[in-house]
Amino acid sequence: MHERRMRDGAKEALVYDASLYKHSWSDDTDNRMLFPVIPDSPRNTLSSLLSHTAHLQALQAARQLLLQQPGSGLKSPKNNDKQRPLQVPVSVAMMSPQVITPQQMQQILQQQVLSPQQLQALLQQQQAVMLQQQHLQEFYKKQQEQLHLQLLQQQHPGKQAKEQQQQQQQQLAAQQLVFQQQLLQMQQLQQQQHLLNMQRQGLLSLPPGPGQPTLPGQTLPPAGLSPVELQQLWKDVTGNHTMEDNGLKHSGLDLSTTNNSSTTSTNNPKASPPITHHGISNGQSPVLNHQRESSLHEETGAAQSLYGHGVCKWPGCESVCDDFGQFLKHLNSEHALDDRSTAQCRVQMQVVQQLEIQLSKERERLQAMMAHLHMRPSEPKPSPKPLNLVSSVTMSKNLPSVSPPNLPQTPTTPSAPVTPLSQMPQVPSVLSPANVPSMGAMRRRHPDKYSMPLSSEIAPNYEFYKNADVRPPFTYATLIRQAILEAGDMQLTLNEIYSWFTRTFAYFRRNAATWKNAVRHNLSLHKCFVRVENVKGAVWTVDEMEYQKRRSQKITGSPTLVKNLPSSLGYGAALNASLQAALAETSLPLLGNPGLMNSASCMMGASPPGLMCGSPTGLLQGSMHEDLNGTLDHLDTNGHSSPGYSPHTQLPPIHVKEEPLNMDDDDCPMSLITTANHSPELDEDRELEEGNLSEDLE
DNA sequence: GGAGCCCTAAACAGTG
DNA sequence: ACACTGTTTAGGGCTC
Repeated sequence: MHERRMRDGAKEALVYDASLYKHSWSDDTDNRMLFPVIPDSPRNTLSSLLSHTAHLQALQAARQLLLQQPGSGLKSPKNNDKQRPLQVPVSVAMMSPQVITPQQMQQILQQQVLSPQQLQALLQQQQAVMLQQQHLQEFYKKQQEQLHLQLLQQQHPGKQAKEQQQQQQQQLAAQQLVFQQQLLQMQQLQQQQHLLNMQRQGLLSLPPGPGQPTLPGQTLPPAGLSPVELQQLWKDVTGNHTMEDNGLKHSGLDLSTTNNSSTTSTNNPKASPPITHHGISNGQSPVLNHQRESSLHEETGAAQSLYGHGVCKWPGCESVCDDFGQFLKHLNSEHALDDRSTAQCRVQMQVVQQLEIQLSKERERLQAMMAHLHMRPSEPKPSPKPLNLVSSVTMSKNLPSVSPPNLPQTPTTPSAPVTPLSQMPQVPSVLSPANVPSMGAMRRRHPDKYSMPLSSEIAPNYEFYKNADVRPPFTYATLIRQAILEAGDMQLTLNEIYSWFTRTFAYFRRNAATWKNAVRHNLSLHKCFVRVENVKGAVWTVDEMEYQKRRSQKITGSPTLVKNLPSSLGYGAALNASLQAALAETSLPLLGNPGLMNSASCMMGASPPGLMCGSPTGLLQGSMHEDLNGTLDHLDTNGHSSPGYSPHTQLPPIHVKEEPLNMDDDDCPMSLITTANHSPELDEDRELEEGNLSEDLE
């Protein structure tokens, strides 16, 4: 329950490296998906039958190819998984989107290309596709019947009738085009969602910018465009002919390929607009509500996604098109809205769904792995990563609800985002009573020399400590100070401190006698806590100078920090000492946060105290700012202390305490003056500043 | 092994 | 007398 405990917590906290997940993901053979072949609709045409025959031939050829490659990874599952792709059979399947018969599947299985699970998934996909195709057929039948009826009803002689008939046909074609586009949208949307899901899981890092790789689903056609406009747009497209592979077969063939396509740079980033993350926030694509002005580019992109390297990327097509215009013609003619095209779209949707299922499975696996690993906290921890399992946003939102009504701004909020997981004492999600050390067992110390401020530690875990019966890894002094600082007027009665403890930490809802005694003991023992007689009674405040002095003294590894202690120097030096102490304490945890590394390294360097590299906002983030502002705000332009942390209601009698520290008492009166004069305006400024910081960090 | 820090426990005094 | 508050001392665990 002290700062060492906090380090203990860091020691015990299980850090999950996202790279591990990524690694396991990319190495997992199960991730490799078999592209589901497309069954023909019951309304098979002669061409479909021919195509089916071709498909069988292709399968046979693929099988022979497999048999002729005894050394290939395809036949040897013991080989490296990375060298065991399924591209060959899947590609063969893609050659002709037909049904794979059970016999063929058995053949593939015998060749150890597919696992039984994959086969089962494939069969399920086929069944689903069949059902969907039946629905599609019904839809088309109804559509055609409706059109036919309309034509019959509107049979008028003469030119007018013909024109109307033509109009009707155009309307139908337009409707079909819309339907086709919607199918594509659904397909692309699902792929995009899949990408986002992966990204959420930390599997993919998708740096924004022109170099960002894309998948076909990333360019979404608008739904609000009329068919005529769509066609016109397609005609107007002149653009880029070197596009990203449509990814259809890739994503369907091999999940790792999909992954790679998202993590490596694309050949033509220009033709692949970056993912827009705003669309899937609520699980529904904004495409459906898209404005027309933004539709041109996206519509073009949709077509572009099906065209790459002079080849039509429609599944199973691969027709050579010299230019994009020819490709568009080919697309409209060969891949118009018919049974086959819609079925292929459906299949692609199935592919995406299957990938999503796979993702969910992998996610579950990750959860299990995390839970399992956390059951053994004694194991060496991976390197710290700024991966917070407790949402800082949630924490920030939760703070006001649990804070007293007179605390409009809690100082913990701005520091939340800088908390590395390595400093987290426990992982809330897998907390169990067995992992919660007893009161006495918590006193193991972490080898770290420095501790980090409470606020930045507790803020991200606010909800956790509030609900979990886990002893917070902070000293009583730190907690008391935090409680007082969170108070609007920087003062609390003993009872209010008690309340803060019980309110903030579930752990302190029991063994009241013990920890309350400890609180009283700490309040009396430490000079940084100043008792102030108030009208209502005695309240406790924090002498920030003393607090920083204490912390500075604990820093034994940095003589430059200790030598500037206020006891030996003036107020300016006191500020410097506080600054340096706070810097030393706060910058260390920042090292775990790559985003703050620059600031941390800069502050850890030889820069003079108070001189910050970069903008102050960027440096005095979060806890550091909070730790420092207590000192900064107390100093006026002359370097003297100005009111900041002492009660401002009454001029109280102050009890001077002699803390068992070998400190020069010369500065004690100063600190008392500091605490005796308090300006609420400064508090407000401080809170405002912290609020701004909090907003900046969000 | 000693120093220092922290926690826990307890004794004691003052106050309402 | 009791509860609460505040101070002080003592002892033990832990880390450096």
